[in-house]
Amino acid sequence: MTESLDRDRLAAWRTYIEASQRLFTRLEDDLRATSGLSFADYHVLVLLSEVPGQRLRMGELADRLVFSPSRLTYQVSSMQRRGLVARQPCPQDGRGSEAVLTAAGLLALREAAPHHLKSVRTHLMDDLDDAEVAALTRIFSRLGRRLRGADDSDATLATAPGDN
Amino acid sequence: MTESLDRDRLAAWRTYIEASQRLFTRLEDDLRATSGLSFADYHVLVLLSEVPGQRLRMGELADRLVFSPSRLTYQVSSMQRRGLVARQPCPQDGRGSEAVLTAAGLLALREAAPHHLKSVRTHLMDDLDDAEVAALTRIFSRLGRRLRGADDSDATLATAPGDN
DNA sequence: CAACTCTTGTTCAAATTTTGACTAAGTGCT
DNA sequence: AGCACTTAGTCAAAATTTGAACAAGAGTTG
Repeated sequence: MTESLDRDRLAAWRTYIEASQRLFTRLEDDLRATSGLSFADYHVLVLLSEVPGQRLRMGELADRLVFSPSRLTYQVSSMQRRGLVARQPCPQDGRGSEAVLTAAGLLALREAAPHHLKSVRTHLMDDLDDAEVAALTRIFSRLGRRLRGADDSDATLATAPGDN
Repeated sequence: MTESLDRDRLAAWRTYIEASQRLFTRLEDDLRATSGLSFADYHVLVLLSEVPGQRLRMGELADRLVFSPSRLTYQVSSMQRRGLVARQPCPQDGRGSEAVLTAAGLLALREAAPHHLKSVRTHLMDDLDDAEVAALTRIFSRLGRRLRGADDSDATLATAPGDN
């Protein structure tokens, strides 16, 4: 009995990962072709654009992107070279620095977004009915919550989870 | 009205991609740590293990992995160095070659699979109820079908789709 | 304050991975 | 035989990623 459940779940997993992988490469290709941005570039721009002051500490950015420090440094430096972000020393903490969205970065995002979102709709969202959208949201918001927690929890297992 | 739909769909999309990205990096880290295999390695092993003769043409493998030819060559060469696969000339077609699963490759897969699958269960599947598993399967099998089709269609738009 | 320790982010060189142009060889027509 | 297409591999260049080592500041303790 658990057997057949496992079979279904395994099949679900394979289906999900295979299609997702295909989807992501497709979307990244589209994004690169229409805007010259990588997924990571785009993601950084989105994150910065949504936050007050359009700026984030490097560490914060690294956490959200799940990037190692030096990888993040590389990513931001690359975007800085292309004028998409700037780097500023952090006022509160002399060690830190912040990545700040530039006007050019915002423009790049505004230009890229319509194409990218269209691509997302075409390849994925337009095919889903409302119930499926709801299921997707439910499944992955739970998953995201768990994984975000799990990252800290290695160091914070004691710090009572708390239900946000 | 379409507005609110779009909002939900956009949110669903962001939730999905963010959690998926986290999940994939987490699973790949687990996989690397327990077996020394990358996702791509593992995927190749799985694909080969499931096919009669445990062998696939390079092109076929490239299609399934969505890898460029030279990337696939690199991937297979690397696995060959590590003894996970062998390369054999294709009998039917003198140009081609086949990647063949070796005993060591099969062993590596058998050793890696339990850990990996456990990791998949722990991080994802155990949290889903049956309805969610069903939804996941439905959504992503449709998506996979569409994307597999779309890849060909670039070159085959004229060649009447035909319902296989 | 001085001494320590922890954090933050960068640097640098090495390793890994990916790309793309080019080639060799074979296939399948005509 | 001649020709166009396919299949993979090669090779060098570029891009990316890692990890160890480091500089500089924060924060704590006595």
